[in-house]
Amino acid sequence: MARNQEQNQKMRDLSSARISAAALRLFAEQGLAATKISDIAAASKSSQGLVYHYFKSKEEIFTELIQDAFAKLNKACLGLEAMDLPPRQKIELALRELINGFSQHVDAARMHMLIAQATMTSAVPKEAKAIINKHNAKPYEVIERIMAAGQKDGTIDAEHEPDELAMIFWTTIKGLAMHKAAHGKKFKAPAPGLIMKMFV
Amino acid sequence: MARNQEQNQKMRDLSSARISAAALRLFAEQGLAATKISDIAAASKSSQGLVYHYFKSKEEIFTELIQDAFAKLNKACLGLEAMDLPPRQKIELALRELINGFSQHVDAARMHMLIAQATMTSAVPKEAKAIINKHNAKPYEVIERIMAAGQKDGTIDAEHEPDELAMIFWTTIKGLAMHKAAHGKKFKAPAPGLIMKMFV
DNA sequence: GTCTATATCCAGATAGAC
DNA sequence: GTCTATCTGGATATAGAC
Repeated sequence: MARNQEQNQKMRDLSSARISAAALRLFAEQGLAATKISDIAAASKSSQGLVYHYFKSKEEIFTELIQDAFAKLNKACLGLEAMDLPPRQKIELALRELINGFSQHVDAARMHMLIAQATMTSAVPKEAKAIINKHNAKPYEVIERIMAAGQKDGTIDAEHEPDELAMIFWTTIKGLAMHKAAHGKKFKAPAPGLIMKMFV
Repeated sequence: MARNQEQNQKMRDLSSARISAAALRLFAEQGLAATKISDIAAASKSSQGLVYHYFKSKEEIFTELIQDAFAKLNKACLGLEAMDLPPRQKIELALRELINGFSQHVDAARMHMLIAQATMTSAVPKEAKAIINKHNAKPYEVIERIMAAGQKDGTIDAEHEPDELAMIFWTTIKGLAMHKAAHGKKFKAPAPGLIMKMFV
């Protein structure tokens, strides 16, 4: 989040929110470049002019969505880390929440897609790139710290380095988010316990 | 592959190959829509006109690359399945080969990216979509069959269904390919044994 | 605040010279 | 076979009415 009050106000506005939501879906499904302003207008049942009334450009919509996505993800990560729970249970909880999250709430999967897209491709506005560079490592670092703590108390496998475990944790999650995006309703969520086997 | 002789001949042509290679890199890095013909021309050190001399359209380049990517992937999968090796060792071999493949040969990671992209997004030419619909399930099915065989001989964990194991196998690989694409040289390949823990 | 109409620009694709 | 110059269409963005 981390936006100022006017912007928050604006976000709360119904039309603006409809446009953002439509844009999120379309960007996740087609990518930034393939999504036309006219698509966003149509999907949000508003005119093209209205889209430009709320946003300066297509890039601005994208950048705001990226900002929101990272804000939510970071908040969830730091919340997880602050919980009063043994490390291993934190990892289990995170896996459950993430997998349930994007199995049940489409927008959750879309956010992961957006982040994945924006991280991978060079074809994103430089403002978005800046946000990515600033925040992308954080989720990895949180999981890495939890993994390290788990190795210390003996509940997480110590054969591999914490950073390797964190990397495989997030790449697996992103791979699943992609699969969900590709298969939609037909997506059958894997048992969190299956993924957990890598870490114990 | 599965292309006729003239096309093969054409592909062998140096200019054409340069263009294809440049396009593969750009499509993988930026996606289809964000890649301009002028980018491809510049990256392949040829003129825009030459690109159109060899290809009818941007979509055609993309579609041919998708076709090649699936052909190579399918061939590798079927080759794996036909090997005279116990199931579990086939899985181990596949993981090693895949991870080494895209750690060492950038183009291998790019192909996975291309397939991932084309599978996820709806913004691809319909000819490419047709190829995807026809071939995308095959790698999953091959791995599923090997997993099932491994469960039968007791070397693969039988707690989860073979299709779930196959799904997590490929989503993990795709997640890693994305990570490689995002981090390039800085990518540190995970130990295949770490992923293998899910399956034993 | 929301729409329609329009200007501008840029990428895809073509024509034709060398 | 390769290039430069050009046409055309469509997407971004703006202007101004309601």
